[in-house]
Amino acid sequence: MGRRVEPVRLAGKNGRMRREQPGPDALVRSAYIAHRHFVEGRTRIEIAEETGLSRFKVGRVLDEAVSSGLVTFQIASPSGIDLDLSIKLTRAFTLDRAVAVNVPSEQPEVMQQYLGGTAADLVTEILTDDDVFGLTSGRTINALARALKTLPSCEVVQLAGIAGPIQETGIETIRRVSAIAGVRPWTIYAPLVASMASTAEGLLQQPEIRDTFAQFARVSVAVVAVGSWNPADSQMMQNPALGAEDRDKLVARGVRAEVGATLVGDGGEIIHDLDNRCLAIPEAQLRRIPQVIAVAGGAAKTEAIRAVLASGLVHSLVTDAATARRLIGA
Amino acid sequence: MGRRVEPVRLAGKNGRMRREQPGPDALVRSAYIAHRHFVEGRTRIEIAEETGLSRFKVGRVLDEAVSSGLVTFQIASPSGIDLDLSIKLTRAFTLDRAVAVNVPSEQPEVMQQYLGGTAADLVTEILTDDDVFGLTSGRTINALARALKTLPSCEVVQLAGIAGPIQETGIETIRRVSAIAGVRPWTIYAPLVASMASTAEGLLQQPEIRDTFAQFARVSVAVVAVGSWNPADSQMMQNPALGAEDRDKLVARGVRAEVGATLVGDGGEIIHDLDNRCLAIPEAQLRRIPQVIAVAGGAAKTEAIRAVLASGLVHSLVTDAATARRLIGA
DNA sequence: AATAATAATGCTCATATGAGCACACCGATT
DNA sequence: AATCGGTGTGCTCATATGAGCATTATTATT
Repeated sequence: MGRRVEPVRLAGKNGRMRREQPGPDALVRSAYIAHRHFVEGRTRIEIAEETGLSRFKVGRVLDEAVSSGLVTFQIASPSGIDLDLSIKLTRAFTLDRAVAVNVPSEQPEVMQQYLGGTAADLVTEILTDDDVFGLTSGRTINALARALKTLPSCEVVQLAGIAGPIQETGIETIRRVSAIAGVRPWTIYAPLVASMASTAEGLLQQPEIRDTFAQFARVSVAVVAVGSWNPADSQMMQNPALGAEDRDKLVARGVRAEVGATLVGDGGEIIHDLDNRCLAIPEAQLRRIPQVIAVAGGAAKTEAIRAVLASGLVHSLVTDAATARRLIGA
Repeated sequence: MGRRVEPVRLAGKNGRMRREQPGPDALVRSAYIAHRHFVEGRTRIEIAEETGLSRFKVGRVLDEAVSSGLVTFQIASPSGIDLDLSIKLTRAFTLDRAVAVNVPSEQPEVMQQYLGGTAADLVTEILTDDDVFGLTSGRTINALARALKTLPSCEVVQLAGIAGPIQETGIETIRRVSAIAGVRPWTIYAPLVASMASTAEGLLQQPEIRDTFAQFARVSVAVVAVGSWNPADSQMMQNPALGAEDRDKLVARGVRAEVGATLVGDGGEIIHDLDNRCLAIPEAQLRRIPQVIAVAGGAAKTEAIRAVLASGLVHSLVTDAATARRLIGA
């Protein structure tokens, strides 16, 4: 083969080629070299010996092929994760981890199914025997529990009281998770919000609840839901113990989102007005957990998520691709 | 620790996985590393420092990302050249160059337009002032001439007499090319085939024709058309000087294709029966040209092209993508 | 519990690669 | 002619990388 293995002229007309497009020969030659290197894994030196070019020339052809866009790198996930968005999200908010999940529909149930499933995969992946796993309650967290198949035998701690109706977000979430882990769960048999501070104080005296609260300091990995107060998409907010008056007052105070029972304003500031009526991990202890993963998605929650990310309460995020785009882009 | 019998352990202490599918975290992490390396061009060591991994680990993640298909290399041409096919074609027939052109239609005129255009780009690219450029005639070569915009000032030599009707494949092809090169052309004012050997011999005595024939030895780059004799798609074959009797006899002899006036059989063997009635570069001299580029395409010519490639008469090929696929046998 | 089998990690050292430089070449300009 | 600027080339040398190996961590088996 190699009939002309002499110094190749990539430029036509004795190098009189200016900023023109490469001709067919240069194109095919570049493509061949790129294929040989990137796809077949040959070294530049091997290609140089084959083609009779210098290794420097091969390197330059390769660089040019990449920078001109002749060669592009496609990073595509076989699973339903948008890797590119995930990376952008990680960077945009300086997160430990971010996962943007492709969901087939924006319907809440479908969304919860997918986010919960992915979050389940995520915690299955990162939890170890030595971890202490904390969870809040909520529909998405419930979907997570249902999607869990296996888990290391780590302890499981409920981080917050029950936010919504019992049948939806029951204690069974924690029970299921701890059953999979094969350990006894630390539960909180109480509502997330009490009507009066005195009630909350009373509940906190209960031995079981105190025991659970005592575990908060040991939690190493937590998964938390995010509720939106404006627009309203939060089980905590809809809790009957919270009167319309309280709600309005808090929204007027700038509450945009909640994590557990920690209320977050638009800029990420924490609003403590309701603290003494809540049964959940306090902000200070939440911040001490090394890895807090928020799981939330949907258009309505976009700004709530943004607020939570600004608060620095969470280190990681699992959300849907559309919401990821909204968070990053416009 | 943990003496209890666990169900199924998927993850080890440090989140290590067995031969399971990577979880979302590993996936995003790999994607991030791959992005940083391939797209952003960071070295493995830089990425190692950023991420806290060892450079070996980064290398392994990268290898795994490539071999698992997470990262794919896409080599796509902005122009109408199918680079992948071109490479396969080059390899399958051990060619110097091969270009597979995407054509919007299989119609002969459209095909000629595209092949001629690409061939024009190709010769514009590879010719230098010191080359001597040889051409046969034919409709595709004519399209090449029309598509030519610039050319080094190299000499232009007509390699074969006129194959078809004057109006279609006239001498003007050569005239146009040489005009662009800015030099005097070496022409052959004569038909490709004569009715009788004596006529051909007589024409060969003509000073102008002898002068042109004398240039054959100097030709360094040639572009040739390919005609198909079975199925019939060749202007030479349809030349009136070739009687039906001659045609049938030659086809019966196994002629499958022609290059200039060199007849080629199925296995690539040369059939010399008609040599003494033709006015064209002889096989021996054609073989001495360092770079002979065949330009031909279309379903009907597939087997003719295959025969010509087998003959070793040409070093390079410009064809349409569909024909390239047929030739490769994919 | 002990031990084998397996997998993952980081090391050494030889090799491959990149950055910058000097040179050659071409075309344009004085 | 002479010179200049631009471009393409291959060199040197410091750095990055790969192959193979020893070590450790983890899982499976006795």
